[in-house]
Amino acid sequence: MPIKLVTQAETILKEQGGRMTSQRKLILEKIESMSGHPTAEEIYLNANQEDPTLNLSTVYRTLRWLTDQSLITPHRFDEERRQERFDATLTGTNKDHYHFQCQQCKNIIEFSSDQMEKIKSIFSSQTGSEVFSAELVFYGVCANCRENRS
Amino acid sequence: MPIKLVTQAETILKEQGGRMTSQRKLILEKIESMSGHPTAEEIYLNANQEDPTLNLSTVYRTLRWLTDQSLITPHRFDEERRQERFDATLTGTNKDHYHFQCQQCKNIIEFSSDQMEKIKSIFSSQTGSEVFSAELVFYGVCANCRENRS
DNA sequence: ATATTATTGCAAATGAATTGCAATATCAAT
DNA sequence: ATTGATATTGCAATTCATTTGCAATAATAT
Repeated sequence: MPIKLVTQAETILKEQGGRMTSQRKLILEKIESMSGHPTAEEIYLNANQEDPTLNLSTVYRTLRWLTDQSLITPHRFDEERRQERFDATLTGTNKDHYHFQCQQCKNIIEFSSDQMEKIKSIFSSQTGSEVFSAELVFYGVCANCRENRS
Repeated sequence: MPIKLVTQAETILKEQGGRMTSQRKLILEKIESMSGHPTAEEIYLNANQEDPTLNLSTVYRTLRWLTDQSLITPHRFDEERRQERFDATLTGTNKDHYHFQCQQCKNIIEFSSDQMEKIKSIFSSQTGSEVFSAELVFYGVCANCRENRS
């Protein structure tokens, strides 16, 4: 099983002279347990039930820190242009993955693809650019919503 | 050569009982002439030199309308997470295209790929979802910045 | 236990984008 | 050309997600 987010965070904090607080621990646990790709608001609402004194800006600060440490990845999907969603799926360790968002239920499906390397290398050799990362998002209707269509 | 944005807009406006104003015409011309993928602010700054009474909210309203009519496409790129950039490259008519953004000079390169259809169909058949559109962004360093690296 | 200082909660600020409204300008009908 | 109906504008105020300054609090090393 993958290394827990809290463990990874603790290691980095130690290096940086940072501190593991109860708030951080709670937020990290929530991000990990919440399926899908929650927004800051959603994480706050969920964590706040457990610790009612937890503040929204602490959530934002933690999320920003995690992003800077590359422990999570922020995404913006089309429909909800304004708010960020956070992806706790370990980056680096396991293979790159991409996303599909259902335009009806807004659910997100992750997938990977062997073809991507090819697209990258074709682009690189054609333009002389070096590609470090790729973000691919499909939009459409998921199997579930196709069945129960109104 | 492709159909001018102003012409397309005029057709749609006629259908909708809308009006082609001097402001709109100016904004449309600017979007078309500005290379790259300008932000609302950039379009405003540029158009404002020609018509100093033009207001920023008119630019936003026009951009939103054009987006709703699918005449332009909004994008968000990683580095500048908060503001939208607009892509005037005709959608629908010509083939889908994707983007590369240089992390140094922030320039955007457009490209297309035959492989994408394959990725789409593999994903569709694996999940039973229907895919309507795809957004792919590469991040890295462009040829120019690789040479003149500091 | 204590001192140091990273982190929190809170409230205020930011920045991009949107909106309400009175004034203005476009276009169709005369 | 003139007119009238109303779509669109400019302006200011507002929204919404996110960030930030600061005094109070709490985590860690000693």
